[in-house]
Amino acid sequence: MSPSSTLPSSSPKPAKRRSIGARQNPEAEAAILTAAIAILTEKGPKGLTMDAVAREAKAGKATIYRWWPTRGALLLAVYARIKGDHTHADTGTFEGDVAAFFDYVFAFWRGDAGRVFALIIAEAQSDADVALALEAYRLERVTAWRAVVERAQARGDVQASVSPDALANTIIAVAWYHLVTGRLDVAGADLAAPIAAGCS
Amino acid sequence: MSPSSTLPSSSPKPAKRRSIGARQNPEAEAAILTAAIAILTEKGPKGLTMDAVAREAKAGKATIYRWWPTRGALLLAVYARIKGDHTHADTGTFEGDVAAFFDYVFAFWRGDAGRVFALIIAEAQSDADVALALEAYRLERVTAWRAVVERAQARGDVQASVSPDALANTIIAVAWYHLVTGRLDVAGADLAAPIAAGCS
Amino acid sequence: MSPSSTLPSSSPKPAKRRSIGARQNPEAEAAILTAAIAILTEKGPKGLTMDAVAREAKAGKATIYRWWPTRGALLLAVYARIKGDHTHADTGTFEGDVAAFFDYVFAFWRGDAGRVFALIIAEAQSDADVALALEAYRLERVTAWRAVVERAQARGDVQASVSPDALANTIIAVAWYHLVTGRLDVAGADLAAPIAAGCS
Amino acid sequence: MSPSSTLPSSSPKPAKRRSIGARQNPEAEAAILTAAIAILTEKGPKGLTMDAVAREAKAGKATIYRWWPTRGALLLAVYARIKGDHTHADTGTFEGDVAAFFDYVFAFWRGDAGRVFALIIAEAQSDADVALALEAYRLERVTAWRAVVERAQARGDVQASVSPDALANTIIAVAWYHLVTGRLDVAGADLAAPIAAGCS
DNA sequence: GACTAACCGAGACGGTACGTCTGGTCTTAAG
DNA sequence: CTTAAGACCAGACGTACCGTCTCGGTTAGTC
Repeated sequence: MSPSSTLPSSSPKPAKRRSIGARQNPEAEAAILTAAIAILTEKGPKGLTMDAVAREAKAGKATIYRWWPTRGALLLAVYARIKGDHTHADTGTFEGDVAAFFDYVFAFWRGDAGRVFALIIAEAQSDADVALALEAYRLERVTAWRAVVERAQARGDVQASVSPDALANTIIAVAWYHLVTGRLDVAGADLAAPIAAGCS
Repeated sequence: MSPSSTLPSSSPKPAKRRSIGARQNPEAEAAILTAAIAILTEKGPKGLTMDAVAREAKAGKATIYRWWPTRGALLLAVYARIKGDHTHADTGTFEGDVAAFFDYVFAFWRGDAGRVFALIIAEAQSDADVALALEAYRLERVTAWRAVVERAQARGDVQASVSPDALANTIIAVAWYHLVTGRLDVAGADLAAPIAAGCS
Repeated sequence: MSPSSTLPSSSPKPAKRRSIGARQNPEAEAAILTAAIAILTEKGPKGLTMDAVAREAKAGKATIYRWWPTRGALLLAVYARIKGDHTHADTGTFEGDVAAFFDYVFAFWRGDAGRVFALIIAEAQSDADVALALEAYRLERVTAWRAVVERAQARGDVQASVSPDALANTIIAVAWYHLVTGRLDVAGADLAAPIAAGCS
Repeated sequence: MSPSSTLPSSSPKPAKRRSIGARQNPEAEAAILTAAIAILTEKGPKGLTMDAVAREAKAGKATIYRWWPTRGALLLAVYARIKGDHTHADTGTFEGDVAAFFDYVFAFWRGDAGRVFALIIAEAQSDADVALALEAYRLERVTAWRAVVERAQARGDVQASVSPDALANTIIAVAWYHLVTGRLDVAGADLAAPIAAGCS
């Protein structure tokens, strides 16, 4: 998935959307998630209310609450929809891998995705369910990075004494930090250098 | 200020608090900030509403809005009240300094302060004013850390090629990351090691 | 039909009720009307919603709407089910006939039937269809009473100058009035006296 | 108060209505009651929702619920506002008094007042508070009629053996009956005749 | 000493989002 | 064609919070 792509663009037919029987209507789900992104882009985080999403999506509020009982759950669904499956590229050097990651993820976050993910982090501070989901996602990313670190250690690029988990967390920490402080226009190489520098 | 201290304990006299003339009543300010912390502790972030603070503090809502026009401003005031002036200790080694910092700040954050600061970060994602204040605070912390890094570089503890700013930001990033993911029960030494390891 | 009987008691078999082909399933109708009465008894008028009836009767909402398109229609069906065919007894005197009627109808209404009929009157104030049905029922009752009045006039029990319709309506009015004001524990004789007193 | 008058007509200035301090704003009350009548006239009973009243009155829903916690309470307030203080005229004969009453009350009810009072009776069937208020109002009317009956008995117009209360209730019953069945275009004399006929 | 100005607690105001419930319509899968 | 099931849109429900406002009262500083 390209980092720049976010929305598959809304469907051009405003034909009334009805139930399709006693099961979830995928069109309704799509309309709701699409509406959530659209509102986030146009009105900002404060405008992203359940009422506004229902209005924009021409959906009943009950339909939203049926599938995503909280604002946090909706945010998670939106992020799951727009995020792609990132596989860490192998640039040959650990520093290169880290730099490439920062470049990729910052480019991705510069679109709607960053606003969504930042809101998820924010929501996690007051919603235990979102915190749980965020923690699961974080562990998944740590695991992915651990593999990269171990590959670099096997290659001799990173000292064996360094804890792969700690290093992975440091990288993710720097990425999140730039997201929540709104500084995504940084060159990945500049951030990768101090992290990788002494590990060699 | 000790990291563990958070509340000056609520005053035992519910005696009616009136105006003291055409200037701010310090008692009112104290009551409001104290009430905000109390609510945060008892009801959590979701319960921290302006109405609740006014009720708890026995203050008029207008009084709150007069001095802190937004929820974010109130949070910032609360944090300013409970945070102490931390000066980075000189442990002799850079890694030691970093470890000591993590231990200090995590201990501090384990009380109410961590909840407050995490909420400030969260609020900054949707409130530009809070984002601005947070950015100012961040730059202040970066400046403080830059001095420590440069001291370490002068001492030969950190390679001269490393950007002091980048290293300072990395340290802060790791601290915030542990705050927002609710993992403040980590030994500072474990986090300091991979950061400082290769910088030497 | 005995005035005291109201519910045929709910069926003891929760065995799944399915379609019986291309025609109305009488079991479904019975289950729905029975459920409506049960809800009315347990939850009161406010709890008598189409959703609740469907749940209680284990019926699809569409099934209810197919046969009774409005809440009023359902109420009318329920009342039609529980009301018996009352024939005005001939006690020998007009006053006796009126007293017997009050005693009978108040006893009948003291069960669920009264609540149902009172709700029909209430619903008629905002539902034209129910108002129409109620008017038809009222005219039927007036007709029945007119015969009694004329019988009394023939007998010389009631003066010929009295309008049979007006007198019939007065009797019905008093009955409804006691129903909607929740005063069904009155002796019919006490009400009959002033009505019949001067008509002789 | 003339039977035909219902609304003092809405004020011509749509100037924003604000709080007037920590006490009820009479303008807000007036706007809400006026709006309720307007909606009842235009949209009918089904359209009379709390949301619609708030919209029409440009009032917050909380303001409505603060003073009238239920739909029934609002209806009672509306009726209290439009009903006048009727004093039973002394026409010289009891039958004349009764006929005059019917003519007066039916004329009064032919406006908005009838719809409101019919709704109050309807609401009383499912709202105990309204039922209580209606009962209090009914007793007040019975008391007023009792005086008229006793006056007629003193005059020899009505037999002393007739229970004043029972007779009063009969008259009120006939009035309510015509209201809830939508038959207010009847000559009072026609109704008064059979009631008064035999009492003499 | 009178007057102004700004403060204080209190709480009503218009507005709006919350999460739930109900009303009616529709489709499915089974019979 | 009917049935149970239940998703769908729409929107009312009653509650809570927002930020503004007015009130009646207090006190400090100015005239």
